[in-house]
Amino acid sequence: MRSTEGFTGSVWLRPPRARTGQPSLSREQIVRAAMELLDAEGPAGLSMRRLGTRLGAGATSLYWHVANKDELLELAVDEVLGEVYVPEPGDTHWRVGASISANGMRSALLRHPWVIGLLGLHPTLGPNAMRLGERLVALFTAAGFTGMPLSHATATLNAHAIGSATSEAAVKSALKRTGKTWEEVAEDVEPYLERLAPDNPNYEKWRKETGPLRKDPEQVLEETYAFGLERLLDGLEIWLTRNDGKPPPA
Amino acid sequence: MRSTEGFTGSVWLRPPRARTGQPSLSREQIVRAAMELLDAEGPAGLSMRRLGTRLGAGATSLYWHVANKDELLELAVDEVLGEVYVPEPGDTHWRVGASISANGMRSALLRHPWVIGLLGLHPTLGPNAMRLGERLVALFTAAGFTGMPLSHATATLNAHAIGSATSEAAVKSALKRTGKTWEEVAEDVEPYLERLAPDNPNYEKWRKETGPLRKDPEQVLEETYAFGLERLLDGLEIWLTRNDGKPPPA
DNA sequence: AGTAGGCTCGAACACTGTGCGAGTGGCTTT
DNA sequence: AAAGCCACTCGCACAGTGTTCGAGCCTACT
Repeated sequence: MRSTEGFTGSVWLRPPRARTGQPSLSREQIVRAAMELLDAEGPAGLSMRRLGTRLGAGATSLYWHVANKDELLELAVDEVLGEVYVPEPGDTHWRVGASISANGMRSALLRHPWVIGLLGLHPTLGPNAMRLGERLVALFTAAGFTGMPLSHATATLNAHAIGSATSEAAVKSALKRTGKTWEEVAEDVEPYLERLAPDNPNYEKWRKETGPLRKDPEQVLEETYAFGLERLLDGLEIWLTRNDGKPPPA
Repeated sequence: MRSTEGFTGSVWLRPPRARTGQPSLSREQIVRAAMELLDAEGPAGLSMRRLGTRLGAGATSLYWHVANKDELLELAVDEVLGEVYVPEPGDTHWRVGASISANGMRSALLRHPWVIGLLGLHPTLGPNAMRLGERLVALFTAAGFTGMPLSHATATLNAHAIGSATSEAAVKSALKRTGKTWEEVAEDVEPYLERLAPDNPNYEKWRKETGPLRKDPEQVLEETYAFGLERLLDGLEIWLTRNDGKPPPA
């Protein structure tokens, strides 16, 4: 039973295994251990054999609880989505609620950067993904959205978090991998930029005017994310006041 | 010479190999063939051995032109970014230009979905990525942005394309993998949703009201992307008129 | 007491990325 | 013309991968 056989074979749609006896392994345990390995060493650090030994079990024992590695990763992704908190509609203004959700999504992805590379592989419809959807629908319904625009709005909010986190993860991983400080990296890249300068006049002009990269990238990256989020929420808000949440008559 | 050694060891920063004689392989050729394999069969379809035989060469010959597989993938990613067209500032209103850029990014990513999983690994600073940055700076400068907000705006635009493409790629890949039609998949998922219904009252209410999923997902996905893009551009535009492009005094 | 079946696991298969060292052919230098 | 350099190709080998298969154990029910 391979999870790639189709939606019907997807982890989520398949009934769970009947359980009796005192098994020494459990799916939750396996997923948790996998996440620890992934967090600590990235995607390359997770192999079924290493995961097995880490759990004091044979590598192939895992295959009783999990169809294959792909499916294990799907489970792990959903687990990460479970870390995202979405406020109740009544608790805050919807803008604040949306910010909190997006912030939560972003930081969950940055806490577990290996998820980012997996998001494009399968649509995530695990229980935690569903719960996240449910609560976003609640939030945006209360805000006044309905129908397709509601769905668009929630999807766009997530897209912003995912897209931002992707870029952030890229530079963070480079910094971590090289072990260099931001200043050292900037020094390394400088000559390359100088060489390409003739081809990039506008970029160079901007770079000169904005001054040398001073702030540490973590801060800049967060600022970029926050700026984009505000713009997006502004855009959603004016759409809301203009359309009152209903799809245009078109 | 491993590319993971740091920025200094990155493909882009390292001087190209001196070339003489009549080599039968070239870096461009290798990258192109790799992209064909990736497009046709996804990330799993690319192995150094298969790539070698496809080029009529030994697998290890590739290592003369490319430090390792990681670096080959970096080159391929930049190549994909080369497919994105960004209009000249004078040619259109900046909103149109920004839309065209984002559309181009989105479709490039959807044409080569394997890129999506790679974007979070290394910051892409290949020549094509640089050119893309250059032209976005030109576009947004002409629109009236300056300083950090300019950089934030371009980054956010890309983030929207990337985040949207990620979700789109996820469902497209599932459809392709299963070979099922959208209706069949919906039927498969239905009982699962019913089972979870008690936990997702708001989502269920929305689902009932919006009606059964009728349109094909490609269209819905594109609509979602377009809706989000409009909202984002609205948000950028009102920021621009309010702040005149300059960072707040703060 | 006997049997079913949930669960573990070792051996094996086909495959992966990559280091190493030997080999080959054309260019430059003597 | 001879010699040598060196860009380039490639076969072998190593350590590791995901996954299948079949044998076995141990518990729980008949």
